[in-house]
Amino acid sequence: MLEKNLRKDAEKRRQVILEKAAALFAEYGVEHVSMRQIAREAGVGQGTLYRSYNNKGELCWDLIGESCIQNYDRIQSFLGDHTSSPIKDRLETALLYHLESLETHSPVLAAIQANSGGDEQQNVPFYSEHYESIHSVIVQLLNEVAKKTENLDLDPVFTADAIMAILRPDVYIFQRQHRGYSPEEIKNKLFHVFIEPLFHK
Amino acid sequence: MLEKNLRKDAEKRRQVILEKAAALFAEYGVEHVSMRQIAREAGVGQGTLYRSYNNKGELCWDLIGESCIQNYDRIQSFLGDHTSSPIKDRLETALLYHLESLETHSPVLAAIQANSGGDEQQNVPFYSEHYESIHSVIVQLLNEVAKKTENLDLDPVFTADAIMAILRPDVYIFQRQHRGYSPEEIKNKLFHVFIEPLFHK
DNA sequence: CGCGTTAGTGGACAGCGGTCCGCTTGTTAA
DNA sequence: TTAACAAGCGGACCGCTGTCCACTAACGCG
Repeated sequence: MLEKNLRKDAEKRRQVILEKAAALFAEYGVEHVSMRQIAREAGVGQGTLYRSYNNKGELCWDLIGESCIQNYDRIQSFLGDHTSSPIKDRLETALLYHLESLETHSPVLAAIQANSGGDEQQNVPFYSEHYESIHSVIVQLLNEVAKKTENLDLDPVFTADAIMAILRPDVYIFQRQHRGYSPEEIKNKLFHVFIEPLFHK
Repeated sequence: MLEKNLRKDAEKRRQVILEKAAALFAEYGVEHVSMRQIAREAGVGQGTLYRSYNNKGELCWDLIGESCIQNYDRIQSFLGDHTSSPIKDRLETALLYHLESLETHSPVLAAIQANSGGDEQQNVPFYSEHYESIHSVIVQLLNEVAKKTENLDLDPVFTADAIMAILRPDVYIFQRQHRGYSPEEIKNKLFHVFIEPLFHK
């Protein structure tokens, strides 16, 4: 929660928690830092930490959420300013902006993915509002493609699901570290597999 | 491990563990059953359980691994018997057989995905041999497509990664439960997004 | 300033995944 | 049959996520 009406002392503690968490994440890597470590380092009790954040995923979101929302706004702003640009360019730019966010935040986003909600949400790959927002943008753009292209039998929702599946944080990390692709390469491959076929006739 | 040289008493206990685990999974759902519950129900200690299986993922694999391997063999057998069939048919049949395995085993496969290896393997979406095997089949078939089609600039590895990303067990469950697609619909959508564009010219 | 109310605290607790070591039991050779 | 060896055992242990309640401290009002 970026906005909470907390008592002054509680707000101070929340700030200390965030600072210490960010420092620990930077030092050890987000996946190696436990909520206990964060509580200890911040000098607060377990209960206090969990009063601020339901789980590690929420804490992580508090660290990068603003940046992700800004990026989403950037996408929407771009799309709003370029309504007459070719749909292909708009789709590619939206995805490019999202990939930039992934490049910056993928370890923390992976921690959010792995540490949010209960059992039920663990089984929902696109649970987060943020991902749903990006997914929606893609669906809308694909719907536009579908309307403009008569012979193209396009499935916007499933296609967006497929794009979002390969853009999951852990998959992105895999592509970067295991496959050794650069961000530019991933971008080109993504466009090549998903976008270009839509415009080849 | 499907083959272990165990003492008779240990082998008996391993069988009991498997039987009780299968019963608990059937009753409560695999994601809701802990290793402690399994040990209790089987009447063995923690250490004994973990001597048989390093983690829940391994135990789950022991339950369905044979079936998955048989399915893989079925794919290879089909491909071996149909080398002169159109590549599109072979690709589609291989994926269809894999989808059938997913339909049967997705909750347990999702548990394997979520509960295997250490931190490092958690960040590798295609860690399991089984998934690597299917991935390889797809890459090989896509390589054939690439060779036979001159004007098609195909990226077999990334394309296979994308296919495997949408075929992850948790994503499959999401498509079935959240999107409400039938297995037939998922199959059609998968072919539509990934296969048909390869053969449209 | 004092008091009442309630937001906030921390650490004990439960249950989890996983480890490990003193003890037990199965197996084999003499 | 017996003894030696080592595979195998179980439960105490560690650290984790997350919960909860008796206690504390902040805040606002008179």
